[in-house]
Amino acid sequence: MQHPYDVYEDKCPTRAVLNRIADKWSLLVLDCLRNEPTRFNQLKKAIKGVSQKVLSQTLKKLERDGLISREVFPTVPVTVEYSLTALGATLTDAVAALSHWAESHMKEVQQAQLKYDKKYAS
Amino acid sequence: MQHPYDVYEDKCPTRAVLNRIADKWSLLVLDCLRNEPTRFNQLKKAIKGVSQKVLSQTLKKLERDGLISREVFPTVPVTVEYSLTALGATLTDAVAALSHWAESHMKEVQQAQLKYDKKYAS
DNA sequence: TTAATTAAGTATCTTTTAGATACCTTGTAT
DNA sequence: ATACAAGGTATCTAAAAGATACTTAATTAA
Repeated sequence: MQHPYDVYEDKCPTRAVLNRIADKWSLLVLDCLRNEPTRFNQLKKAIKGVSQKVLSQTLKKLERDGLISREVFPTVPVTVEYSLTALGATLTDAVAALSHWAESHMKEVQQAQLKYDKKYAS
Repeated sequence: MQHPYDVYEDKCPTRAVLNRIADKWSLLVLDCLRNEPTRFNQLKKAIKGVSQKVLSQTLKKLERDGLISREVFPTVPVTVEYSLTALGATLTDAVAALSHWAESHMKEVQQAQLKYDKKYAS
């Protein structure tokens, strides 16, 4: 077999990885870093509505999984730049596809929601 | 502009949609339905580790968003079949790409985790 | 005739996770 | 002395996930 992994298996480590990358904040971070290295506060500003805590956690997990790297510059105040690793770069197309799908199919989703809510109106 | 939506905006409805599709269980369900309509308990069996409650909630949300449809057959006991809608089918490639990425890059992720944990060992 | 079984769920309770807010540190400019 | 900036942590609350038990209604097995 090509690889021994299967996301349908409960205990397979790919489950944890899928859980990491199939996450709203992770996707937005990876998409942000697609073009250029970005600082913490730039990310926080670009990804509207993310709290510092969740952004910080998300970045740590992505770094641990080897998808992004963190570089500290001894400026004053210190600046910290996040960028995609080579591994992370292999994921950007898939990530962009999801964001793009959401944007380009929003209308159809909203119509479906209206229809559903009318059908099951209490 | 092509469409007025932007996932980077906090209040944009695409955020909610991204949150729905960028979800471990949603991705696995959509991937399962890629080939053929599937019954509730078949999904539960295929997607190892999902609880009935979470599966039920996930299916309802996907149905509300128009990505899957639910058909009840008056057998005894009743059977319920879920299948992809046309809209859902436009998402399957993107979904499969994420699952496939997790499986094919698992080794690199694990190596990165080892390296990270050694670096930041307490 | 009283279980036991099946499909497709709901109800309930506990544990995680997310979200909001406040606070910390270090150096520099006012 | 005070305020600000960057890049976070700490703390508390609210929402979501996960585990487990229960439900319904017909059907077969004991």
